Amino acid sequence: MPRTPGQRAGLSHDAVLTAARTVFAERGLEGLSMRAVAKDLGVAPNALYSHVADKEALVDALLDDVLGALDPPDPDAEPLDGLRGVMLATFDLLGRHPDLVPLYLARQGARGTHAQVLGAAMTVLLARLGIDEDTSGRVVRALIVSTLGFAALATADDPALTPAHLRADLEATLDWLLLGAARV
Amino acid sequence: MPRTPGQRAGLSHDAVLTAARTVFAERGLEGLSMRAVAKDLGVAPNALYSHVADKEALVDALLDDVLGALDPPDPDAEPLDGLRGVMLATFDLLGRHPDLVPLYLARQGARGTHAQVLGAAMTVLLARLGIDEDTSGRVVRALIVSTLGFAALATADDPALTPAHLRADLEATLDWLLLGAARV
DNA sequence: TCGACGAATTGTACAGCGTCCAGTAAGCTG
DNA sequence: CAGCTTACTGGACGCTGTACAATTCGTCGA
Repeated sequence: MPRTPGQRAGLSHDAVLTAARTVFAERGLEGLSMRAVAKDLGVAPNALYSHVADKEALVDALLDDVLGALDPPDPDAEPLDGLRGVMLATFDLLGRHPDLVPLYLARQGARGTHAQVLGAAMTVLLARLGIDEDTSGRVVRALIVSTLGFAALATADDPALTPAHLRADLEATLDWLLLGAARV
Repeated sequence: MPRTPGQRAGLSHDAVLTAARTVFAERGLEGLSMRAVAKDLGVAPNALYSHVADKEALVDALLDDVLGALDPPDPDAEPLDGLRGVMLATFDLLGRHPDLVPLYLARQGARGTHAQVLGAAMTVLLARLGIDEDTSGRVVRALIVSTLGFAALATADDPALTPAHLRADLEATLDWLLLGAARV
């Protein structure tokens, strides 16, 4: 349904984001172009720019949106279990969205609200592990890096490197990191 | 100097690679287009395709080329020192080429000859650490993942996260990984 | 109720990209 | 000298993200 100029399609940041999610789900990262998103909304490509600054901003939003599927760890949980749990859940989530892994890696995680919530929850648990505020930030990053990295390995379908194996390796790595960081 | 069709410019895979390196050094990853490389060689863009399959293949070659600056560890060195040494040297190297870090991450390292040489040397050292052939492959990957990951963190110029600090963190992480893997 | 205003959306366009195609000229091999 | 192979050209295709100006709508103040 082409629209004559000025007519409203009722777009919004959320609508654009939803469309982006749809397009991404159907055509993957490669098929995720501004034109494709616009087409999905039945709208001219540039209309998107009223609601989204950039393609990069849109992708950022998409990345954080995906992170919304993650439950932040219970602050009262056993810290080690809680931290291991989030990171493994992240690993599993990324396994369902392999295309996104390089993007997260390039951004070293994400910076949206969901990411911040997760980060804050992790910091609480780290504090309960006796890790001071100064170092907890970098421990969080180290955990994320390892998780993303192992997720990246899991996307390469090397038959000798099954996701299950890598998941176990990640688990061991996380424990080493956490115990090491807590001890210092 | 435009050339009439058929005249030879004397290109070669190496020449293209060298030009790519130049363009990358001067204009960064963003400026590294086939057209730019061709222009640097005084040649039509498509001429490159006689020597290089793809842009991706060219970038792959460039990535491995950069790795050529790395000395493989001495097989007779103390294994832990040797392994730590290569990975830290890699970290330092990546610090000099921040643009490339996401690319290495996306490819989980690299697959060219230089990368293979390094990998083989690392496997030897791991064997001397008592790590069997089956697991050494994945330990190598874990080391690479951590190194690339910390290098990625170092590219984000967060003043609270200096490269020097991250380098130290990486060193600790590597030791945890190696000791943990050797113990099992 | 009317007029003005700002926000939303359009068509058009630009510059750039990677890469394919058909043609041509040079060099090598017989 | 003939013929084949290789290297390169101009041109084009289809795609990308995005800027511009023009248009029309919903809304709000008078």
